[in-house]
Amino acid sequence: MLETLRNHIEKIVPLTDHEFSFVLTQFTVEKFKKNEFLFQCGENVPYAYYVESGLLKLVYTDDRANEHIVSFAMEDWWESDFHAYFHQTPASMSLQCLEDTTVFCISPEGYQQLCREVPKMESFLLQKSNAGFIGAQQRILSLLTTNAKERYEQLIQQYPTLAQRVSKAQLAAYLGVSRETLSRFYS
Amino acid sequence: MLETLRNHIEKIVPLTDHEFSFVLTQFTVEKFKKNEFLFQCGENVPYAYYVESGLLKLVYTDDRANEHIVSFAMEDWWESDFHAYFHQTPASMSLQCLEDTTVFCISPEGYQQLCREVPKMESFLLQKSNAGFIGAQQRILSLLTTNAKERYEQLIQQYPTLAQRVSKAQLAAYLGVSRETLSRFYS
DNA sequence: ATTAAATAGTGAGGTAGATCACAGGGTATG
DNA sequence: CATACCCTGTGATCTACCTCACTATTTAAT
Repeated sequence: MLETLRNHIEKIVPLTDHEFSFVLTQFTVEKFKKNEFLFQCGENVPYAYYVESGLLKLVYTDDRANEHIVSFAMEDWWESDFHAYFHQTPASMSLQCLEDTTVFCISPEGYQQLCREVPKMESFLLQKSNAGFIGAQQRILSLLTTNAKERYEQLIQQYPTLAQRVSKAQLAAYLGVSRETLSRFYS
Repeated sequence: MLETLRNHIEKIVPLTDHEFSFVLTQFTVEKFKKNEFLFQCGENVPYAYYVESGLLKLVYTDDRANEHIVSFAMEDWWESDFHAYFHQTPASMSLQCLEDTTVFCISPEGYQQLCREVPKMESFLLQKSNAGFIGAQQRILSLLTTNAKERYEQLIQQYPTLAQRVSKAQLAAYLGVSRETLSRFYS
């Protein structure tokens, strides 16, 4: 199981056994049941999470109690409310399990420590962050340029497994469309 | 003028004179006139840009020739088509001047070099990238949760100067709303 | 096994915003 | 100074999508 994290990192930077054992000291492992919260809106955000197995949603609930899914996080993805995490402010979103999930957790101090002690990890995190930024910008572009039906088709093409793992209502909340409208797309 | 870049970096990490002079070796300075392109969709993306003065738009043109503005870049901002830049693939967007603009340019090799030779610069770039990611995610949230009028009001509150520097049509292309609809918001 | 609770489909009606068409004012260029 | 072009506002019509209401079906809980 620790190998999952190591393989993930070594896709980008090779690590010595010694380096990896230091990396491990900065992480803890936690398990959550379906529907449990890793943190909730308004709370402190103690960790950033690497998903070893399972599925999470990063979700914002607006004043009319509508849920909007900012991001899903499946195996091999990193997730948190990064604004709240880095600035140590209350979460503006919640992070919740859509399935039973196992995560590696790292505190903001652990993150700094890792960057300071293992420069290779800073390279790794920079590449992850750049990739995350590019992905987010592509999502913005998709929201600007395509209608809901096209976004739905893009999504099932890009993440075919996701559509089978989450309810249509969750997909709709991610796509920015109502459950009912989404339902009419494939009928 | 070189001080602009140094001050920008030193807001996050202090640099010795020696370090900064190495940093400078990785950059070139270029000037562009209003409406000029730094690169166009389909072309190679030679640089990432730090805006010393002026204003840029990162823009995607769809199949019906509608422009969609993924991002503006004012003084002190970094901009490029980062996917194309890092992966050395043809640009999917264009970067164009909305005003006469002076930029610092860094090639992908320069970027790598900088990270390798000056670890502090890697920290700097990681913080910038994280901030960029957080910003992009907030824009996604804004597109998911609010209507065009609310997004317009958010924008003029967050970047009051921007609304005075660009045409309403450009604002509309950024907000994801038609020029005509935007016009009706303040009348 | 029975009840309760999610989940998914569908009709009817309403609304935000798009699109098309046109007109007036500003400003750049010869 | 005149012509051309860009920018902005505004009316009229159209459409993608939302909201509300109801039903059917599957899944979870006692």
